[in-house]
Amino acid sequence: MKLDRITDGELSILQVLWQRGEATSREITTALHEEVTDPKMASIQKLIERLESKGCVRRDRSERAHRFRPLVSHEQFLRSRLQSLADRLCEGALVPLVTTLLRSERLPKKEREQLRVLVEDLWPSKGSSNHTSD
Amino acid sequence: MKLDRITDGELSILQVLWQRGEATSREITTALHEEVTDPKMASIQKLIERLESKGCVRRDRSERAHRFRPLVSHEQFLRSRLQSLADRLCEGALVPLVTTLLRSERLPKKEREQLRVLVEDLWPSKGSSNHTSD
DNA sequence: ATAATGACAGACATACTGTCTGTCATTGAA
DNA sequence: TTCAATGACAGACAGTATGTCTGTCATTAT
Repeated sequence: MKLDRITDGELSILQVLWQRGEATSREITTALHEEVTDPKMASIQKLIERLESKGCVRRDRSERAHRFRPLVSHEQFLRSRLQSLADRLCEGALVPLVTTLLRSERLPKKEREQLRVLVEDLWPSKGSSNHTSD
Repeated sequence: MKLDRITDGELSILQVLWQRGEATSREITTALHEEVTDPKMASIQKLIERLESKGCVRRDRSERAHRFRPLVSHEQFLRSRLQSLADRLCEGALVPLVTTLLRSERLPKKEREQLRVLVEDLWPSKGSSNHTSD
């Protein structure tokens, strides 16, 4: 599965598939364009075709209008991109990457709180249980 | 400053500048290639030129061999890339991005622990303070 | 003076990317 | 059956990106 070279256009299609679980080329075209024309249908199909050749999409040919499903999850994809970033900029380690993220700029208070809640949910072993207080 | 469209070749040059603080085109070429030839020098200069036009590099012409310095820091660059990822995959919010990362099961236990320590360092609001036990 | 060096402009081959045209087979309606 | 609509598919296409290379010029050191 080649997640490296997914283009923006291809990603748009994956987004639709992630959102719907599965779709036909017409449904994807409808989701991404105001008007559905023959050229636009063909463009979408070309992008799907390339996604398929990259192993990111499965094609179900049982009906006339093929149905497509994602073979990579949103989370998988995000992780792959994060790992690529880490490989190129942090010698492959994800921790320095997040460190940079968390340290560099003060996050909005709301996001801070969300993160803190998240961390406590993941590691609740520290004597506190009421993470609704500030 | 256009950080979006930095190519891999341009990034290689930035890496050298981040590492050294400043460098001439010859120094960069030496750092990136086994052998320094005229074409390779020219290629490096072309990449520098493009980096300059994107506002990522400053050129000091006071000497014959110009000296180049990065105008964007490693951290700035990393953050920009992370934000791009968030914009495309997490509706612009960085928290879901970190959430995905932290929840991922493939994250080695050691890295999880490092992250937990980091978060507690940043937000030690809760009763625990003994994260030096590792 | 001469050679070496570096900046610079420009050409270039290659690949990528999204779009579009045209052809064919299948389907459903008249 | 005949016809129009639909969708899959192959291929062409323009525009762009990207790294490389050639050639020219000015400056510097020998």
